[in-house]
Amino acid sequence: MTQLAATSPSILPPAFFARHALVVARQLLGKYLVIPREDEQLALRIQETEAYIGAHDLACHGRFGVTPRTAVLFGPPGHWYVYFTYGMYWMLNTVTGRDGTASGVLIRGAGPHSGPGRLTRALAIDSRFNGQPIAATTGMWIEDRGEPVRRSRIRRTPRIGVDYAGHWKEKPYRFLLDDDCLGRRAAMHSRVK
DNA sequence: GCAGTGATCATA
DNA sequence: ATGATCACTGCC
Repeated sequence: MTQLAATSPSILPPAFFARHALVVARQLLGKYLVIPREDEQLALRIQETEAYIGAHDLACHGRFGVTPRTAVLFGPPGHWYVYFTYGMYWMLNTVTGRDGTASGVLIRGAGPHSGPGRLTRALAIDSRFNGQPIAATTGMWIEDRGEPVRRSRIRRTPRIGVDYAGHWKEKPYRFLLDDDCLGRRAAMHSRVK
């Protein structure tokens, strides 16, 4: 099993997130969500994201201004924004862009987990991460493991579950990575080399 | 197609 | 205090 990485894993710094949400959403594809688990740490390849680009984006939580819930989203980039919805599910987001703007990226799928509610349920992610830095000291971070993502592997669609957002519901702000040899596809076909 | 589930926010 | 809404999921 060759584990020879071209570059050593690097933890994404705050500067990574201090860019437009659309850039961050695209760039997060193929990165690894990492969480310590018992003796080992879990690293899941991010394969689906959505960008929410500011208070003017009628799909974005920030559209009603700063509230107790959205304060984190309006805050500095490089922090987790984790909120509870539908009485059951935690949504995992990164805060992006400039401090004072409501922009973020929802992580909708990583590793074998598809769907933002299933992802957080599987990883036991909840409010304890809300407002925390995206850093190793927090206990949940994102790594670049040096795997390039080909442009042709990326699909864009409108965002899910934002029918209330007027014309913003049609914006292609959802990003999906079609895995080639990693993850679900390989597992599903379970081919022998 | 639609029920479940409860925090959040506006309104009062 | 009340009521509508909701960046979802699972079952019909």
